[in-house]
Amino acid sequence: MKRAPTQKGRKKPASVDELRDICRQAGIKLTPQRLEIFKAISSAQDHPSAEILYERLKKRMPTISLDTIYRTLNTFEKLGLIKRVQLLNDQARFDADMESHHHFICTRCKKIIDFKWPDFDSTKLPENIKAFGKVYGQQAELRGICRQCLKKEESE
Amino acid sequence: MKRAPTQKGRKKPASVDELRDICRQAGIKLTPQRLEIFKAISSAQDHPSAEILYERLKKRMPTISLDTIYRTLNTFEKLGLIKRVQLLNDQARFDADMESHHHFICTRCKKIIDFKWPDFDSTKLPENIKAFGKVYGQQAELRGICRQCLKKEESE
DNA sequence: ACATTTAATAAGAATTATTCTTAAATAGGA
DNA sequence: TCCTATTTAAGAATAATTCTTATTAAATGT
Repeated sequence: MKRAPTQKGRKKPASVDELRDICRQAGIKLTPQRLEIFKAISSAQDHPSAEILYERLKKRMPTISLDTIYRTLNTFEKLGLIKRVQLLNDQARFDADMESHHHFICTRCKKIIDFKWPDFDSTKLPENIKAFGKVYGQQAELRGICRQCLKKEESE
Repeated sequence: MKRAPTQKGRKKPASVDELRDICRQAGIKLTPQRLEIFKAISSAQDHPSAEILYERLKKRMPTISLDTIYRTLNTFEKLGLIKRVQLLNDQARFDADMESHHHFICTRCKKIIDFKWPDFDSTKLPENIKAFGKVYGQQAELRGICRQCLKKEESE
């Protein structure tokens, strides 16, 4: 399976036809499970976990397994069809620097690099945020591949 | 133990003296374990996991347990002394919307609300980012308490 | 349409991260 | 210094995710 060249590639949720093409191009099969999982995640208004998708899909596909959901979500992520909302959900990571700063996260090695970004700090939030609730912190996250991992990639 | 009023409260990593005060005010004991964990996380240049801190601390405190590290990090988080880099590390959450958008995350119920923020999208990254590696995505995350959870809090 | 091949699935076991339980130890106020 | 409520260490328990393996089925060529 070929990894999507960059996450910037695609926009709006893909359609089922696009999914078919993408699978063909990646050389993977479009199974009924993949199709259903794709439809479920594309139409979801929340940001469901594998478990939640499992509960929802069991109604249509009573024999589907949680493992397939996980496997498929990982596949879709590699194909650039979906994103995981947060990258670091193997081990929790902690930070004692309480000053405003932001994070660059390497998607390969999970390294976190701090940086300052005053222009971000001074950018005013959209008006409609107030309706969400009380905000007490804001920060930017960049995703990318760090120098070391880029270097490693070259030499392969 | 009293929760810190808001994460905005403190700045720079706290000093050991501040820790002593904060513990007294919160009515919790300043144990040697807490002190060592605090020093380790404050002086760390990376963003260590509990496991990593455990490895580092075992040298000084051979009897410390991983459980204590977890417990203490949770305590420090509640006190507003440290932050976890990402909030959602119980269950991974997925998103099929590949258009640029940002997230408000409720720290109580873990609900995620999407929003658009064109002013952020058009804010130029600092120059020094280029040195980190290749960036292929950027997004903002707000942390706060959603309307529903605020309401629940009032009625308690 | 059919057979072939190779990838994908379901089921359950295994692994990993984190929290809970409990008995023993101890920080901090009286 | 003593007392007591907290905190700790150890190991058990739980929860999320991945791995193993036998079976099934999608895609390709005929």
